[in-house]
Amino acid sequence: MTAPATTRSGRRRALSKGDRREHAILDTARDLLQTRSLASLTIDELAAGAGISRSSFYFYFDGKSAVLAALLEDLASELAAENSPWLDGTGPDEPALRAAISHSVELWRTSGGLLRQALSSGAPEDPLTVWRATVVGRGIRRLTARIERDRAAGLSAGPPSPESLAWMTSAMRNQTLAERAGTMPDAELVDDLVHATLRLLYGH
Amino acid sequence: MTAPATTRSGRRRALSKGDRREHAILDTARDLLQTRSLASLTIDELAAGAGISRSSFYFYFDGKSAVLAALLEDLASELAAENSPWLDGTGPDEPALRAAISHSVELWRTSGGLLRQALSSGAPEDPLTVWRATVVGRGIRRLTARIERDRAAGLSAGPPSPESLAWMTSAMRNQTLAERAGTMPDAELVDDLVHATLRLLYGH
DNA sequence: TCTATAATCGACATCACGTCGACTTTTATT
DNA sequence: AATAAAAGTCGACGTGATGTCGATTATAGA
Repeated sequence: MTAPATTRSGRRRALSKGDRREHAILDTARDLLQTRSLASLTIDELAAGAGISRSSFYFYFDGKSAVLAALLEDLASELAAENSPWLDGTGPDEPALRAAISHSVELWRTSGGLLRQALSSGAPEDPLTVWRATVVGRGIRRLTARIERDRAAGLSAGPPSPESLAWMTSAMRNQTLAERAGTMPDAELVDDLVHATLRLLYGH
Repeated sequence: MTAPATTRSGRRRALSKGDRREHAILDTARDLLQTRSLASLTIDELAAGAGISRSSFYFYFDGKSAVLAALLEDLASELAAENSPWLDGTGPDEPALRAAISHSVELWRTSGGLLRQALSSGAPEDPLTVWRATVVGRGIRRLTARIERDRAAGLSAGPPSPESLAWMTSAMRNQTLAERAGTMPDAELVDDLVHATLRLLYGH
């Protein structure tokens, strides 16, 4: 078992010392990424922040983006959970939508730095690109199913196919969050996104 | 005048030899960016493609992203021009909208590589970030004005403020183009974007 | 022809990356 | 408590890309 997994490398038991260091790396990364871009920050900084040497860093992660990927792992489950009431429902259930979007805005306010990096990934083999593809993809699949349910119940109608509509709705939400979160009051942003989403899905 | 401008460096008169080389760099860059990411490609390649040495490259451009910025400069005017009939009009003028979006999709089909890079820029000081901010910003300002015109004429109504609606509409269009152009037939993509835009702006 | 400026290049210094092998610490085992 | 295996650490090395400098050669205009 020489080839390291995507995020970690050695270590069998899941306990102290090494784990503390891993957390330290994660913490300094989360901290640094609040204000700086992933590309701009160096492995040396991450290592130094965790109190180890640069080469020791590679014992824990395969590279910078592996660290970010690990950080995002946590956010993924939060995001999915927060959206469930809305995604699993049917029809223009505004309260559920509003709750889902509220949570998203909140998450972007606290972890916008991380999420922004993930949205603008680069190489296709990069851990981040993979993360983004799977997480966003999951959301789109669930939204597609929701739209199909609505259509079957006569609550909305095409032309945009359910899949296309789901893509566009997701694109609108994510990109708007990336561009606008932090530049305007959260409450307004939530309101605007709720209205826009309902218009896209139901023509208001 | 030692400090070079954003895109070029030396040279007073605007004529041959140096200009041919500049074009050669631009051409190879446009070519390479069709398939590869800006980050992945090296200044050496750009220089080699233009038949000059790496250090000579710096006589023409300040770096990789300055080249991309120059390339995008051209696209900006195209984009603005193609959208004018729609942006300068009023009301749910579907043919004008369809024409504008058609052109955008076409542009993304031929220059998607370039545009994708521009959308996912990084550092705030980077020429690309500047380009994106100004170009997208211009479009949003014009769309905002259009929405205000519509509202004044009673053709549509809030809650989303004209500015917010413009941001969200633009986010939806750009992100959808970035993610979906090339993965589905152009005609369908145009249709879907037209419908989605009309829903966002007029509630269909 | 002569001269200022355009254009070119090689050499250098820097910086970040990833790997390797040797070394030290921790942990489990009898 | 002794010891062996695994976890963890580090410095040194090689590599590849970046940007700058000074010296040198081509080019165009008076």
